[in-house]
Amino acid sequence: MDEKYFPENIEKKWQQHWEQTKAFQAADDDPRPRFYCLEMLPYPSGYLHMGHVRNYAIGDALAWYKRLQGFNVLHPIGWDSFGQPAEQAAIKRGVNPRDWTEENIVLMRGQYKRLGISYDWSREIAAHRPEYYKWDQWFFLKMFERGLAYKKKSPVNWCPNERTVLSNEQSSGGVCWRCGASVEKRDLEQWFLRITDYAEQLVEDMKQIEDSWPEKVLKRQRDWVGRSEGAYIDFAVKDSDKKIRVFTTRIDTIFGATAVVLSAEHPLIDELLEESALKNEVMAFAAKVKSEKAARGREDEEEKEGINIGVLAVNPFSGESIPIWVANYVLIEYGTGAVMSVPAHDERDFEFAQKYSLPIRRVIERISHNQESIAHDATHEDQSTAMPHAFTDYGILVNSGNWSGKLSQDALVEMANYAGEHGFGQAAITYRIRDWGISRQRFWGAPVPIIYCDKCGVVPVPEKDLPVRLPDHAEFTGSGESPLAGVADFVNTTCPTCGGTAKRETDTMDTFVDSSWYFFRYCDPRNDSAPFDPELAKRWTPIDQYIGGDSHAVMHLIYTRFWTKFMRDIGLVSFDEPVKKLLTQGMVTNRVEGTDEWKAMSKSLGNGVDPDEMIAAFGADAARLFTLFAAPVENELRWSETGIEGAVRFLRRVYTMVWRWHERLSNSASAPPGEESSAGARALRRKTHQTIAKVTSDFEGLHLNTIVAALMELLNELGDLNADPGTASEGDVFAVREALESLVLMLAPFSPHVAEEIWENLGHAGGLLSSGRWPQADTELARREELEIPIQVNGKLRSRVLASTEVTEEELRTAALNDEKVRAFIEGHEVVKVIVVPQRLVNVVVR
RNA sequence: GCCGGAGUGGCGAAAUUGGUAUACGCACCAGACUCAAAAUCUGGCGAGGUCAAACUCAUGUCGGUUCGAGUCCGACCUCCGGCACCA
Repeated sequence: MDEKYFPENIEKKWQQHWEQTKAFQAADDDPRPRFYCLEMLPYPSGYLHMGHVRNYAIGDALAWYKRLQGFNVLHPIGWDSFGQPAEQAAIKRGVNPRDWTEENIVLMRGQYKRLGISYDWSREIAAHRPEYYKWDQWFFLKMFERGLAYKKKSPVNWCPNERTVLSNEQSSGGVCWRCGASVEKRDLEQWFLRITDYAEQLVEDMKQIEDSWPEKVLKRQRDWVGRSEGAYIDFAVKDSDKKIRVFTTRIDTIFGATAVVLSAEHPLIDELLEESALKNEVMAFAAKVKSEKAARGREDEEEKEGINIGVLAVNPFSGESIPIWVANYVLIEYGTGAVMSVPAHDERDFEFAQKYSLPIRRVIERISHNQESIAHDATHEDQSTAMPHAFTDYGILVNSGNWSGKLSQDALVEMANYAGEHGFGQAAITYRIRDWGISRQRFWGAPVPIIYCDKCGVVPVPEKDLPVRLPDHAEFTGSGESPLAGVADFVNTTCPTCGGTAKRETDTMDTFVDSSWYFFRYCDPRNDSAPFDPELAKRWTPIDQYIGGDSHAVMHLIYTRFWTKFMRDIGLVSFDEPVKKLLTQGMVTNRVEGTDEWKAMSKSLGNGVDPDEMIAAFGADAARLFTLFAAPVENELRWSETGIEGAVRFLRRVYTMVWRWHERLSNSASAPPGEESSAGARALRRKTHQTIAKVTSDFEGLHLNTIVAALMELLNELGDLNADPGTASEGDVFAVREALESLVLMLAPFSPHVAEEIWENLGHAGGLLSSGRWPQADTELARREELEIPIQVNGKLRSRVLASTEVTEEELRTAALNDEKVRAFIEGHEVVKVIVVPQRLVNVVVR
């Protein structure tokens, strides 16, 4: 053991040791209970940033903790290695995306090893290798067989900057998830996966995880799926056999409908206009709305515009004829693309009605305890001038024929049933989520395994022909067309069905396909006859703890839930939810130079911190310790150079403490001595066992910052013992040994290298994992010998008394009342009562 | 606009079921060691008040419940995040 703490030597030594002994390899046949700890799959950009470091430090702390507790821990790593940056490098610098990616993997693997993250490298996977993407294609075929993968032409999100299509999830908020550019709409033929078939389950199954996933992620998913209960209602077109179906969540307001409003893209418009005098105007209007929509990026809501098409519809409840309009505020994507307009009870309809002076008819009144006021309000036939804005609450129905007097809540159910019974509608549930568009006009992705044959049409590649391999070279023009389209050897093929000439699909799959199921592959990473063996998946999954940023709340985390449900439906797994517990860690920020702003580290802001530089300057152990100590894991973490120095200081103090004692410890018995121990030794043992209890319980909630604080307190207590190793009694030595060994075991999840080094120097050979085990708290030893009981007078702290742990309530009461300081406060007052909380405090209430 | 989350020292943050507010660290101040500095060690560190103490005031604001509120209830303010015509 060196006298001084040299992190560089220690870290190299133990990283080699772990590698040579394959310390972190998880065995499939290990009989101990498993724990699957996973951090989100990284993209191999070539360099780690501090956000990664934080992510892996958290995961590794948990993995170590569980290992020391005796679990068989699976902690794997791999590469989300398809995707945009490699392709950009190819376009801009002419490099081969495969070479570029492989080089980056080598660089990053080195960084992980220098950080000392305890991965099972034998299970490493990479999405861009044919052994992996073969199974992306296999899953695609399984979905295609079941009608869950389909192709259609539709307006899709187009990123003008990256020249490719994005899914709805990737263009949430109208901007590209990667580059932030405003997305446009384009009509393209695209492959979709029917995630909408699973919409109900995606909401319903949240019940299984609602206590173990962050509420903000669940909320965003709930909003994204956008389940809404309501009813379809058919409005007959007057003097025609056509019908317009609308969706409403407020069927109780239907007597207030003063128009039916269609989206400009509604398919029925053409038919309705066949004989209309207004045909040209309406068509011109619809075209204008469409072009505005296509051009619209993130801009604010447009002013509502519409046009009356001069055809009437019949309200099936009231029999009333009302005009049909086309307007820009009705979305074709949602519901039926048509709505009933109820200005009195919907803000948007209200605004629209005001602009075009449509009637506003009130049919819901606020429920008042004063029945007369309802009756009074209800007598006002036309209240348009009386309503400053729409009344959107539930209430009581008025001016609604036989339904008047009903409560909204009841009417919603009864009116939908009535519509069903009379054949003009039904109760219905709609969802906001759309199918997942997975086609990408890219080279660097898994090719969609489809062949187009002039004779046979769309033909799936037979399973035996998988993988459809990417060619080695392609021309990267950045034109927006898939580079694969220019590779004749790839495109031209023969039809698997008829053997005739045929062409391959040239789009590749969204990289989120790769990451939707990768953690199952870790269970069986070299399987070449199936994506994974279901038995091995059963052995390891679902993931016990998943850790990553919340930026994937409605991308990766919703896709992977969908994928898992599909895998369940084809018999590969037997559960509904892939992730038992989810932690979304906070961002790592740094001050932007010359400002007071803290922002996520980035190259463009110049506030990035290079993990390798931190390791070189302070050591991986200190860097990791600081990121876990400085803030709760889910909070923003503000980077601080002086903070990391504090972490080094702590590790050095631990090291020095061991240096002081290790010789004496190696010459002393490790059993507790029979002799009476000193007060200092008893205090140290008490602190040791209190710390073990606190650390163990804090680990369960991943309160890592307070664990580090507790370890620091324990070290401070060790310093307070103030015993000389040369002359200390056997009792003191035993207390020191117990404290140090416990401290080291509990430090291992945070700073494993120095923990290993110390463990060895405390006389344990073979490394922490083989001989170590998590320390056990002894509640007897943790108990205080004497209590300091605060005494309050009227709720204000006035004094403290010392008492034994066995003190009775009556004794405490007497001690409080006789306390000198307390007496000064109660003199001249009447003691009304004395509240004694056993073991905690006394409050004397005086008047 | 709607929906979430959060407001505690100079800073990051602690605080079982309501029960000693500010643990731990950073920064800062003083002392020891040193020719000196760094490192290290020791002590101090919410505000006011005092030689020192007593004491008073402090967990965004105002009110409420309670013997007792950072914690529970109500109203409001501010900040951050998400969604944004979803019928």
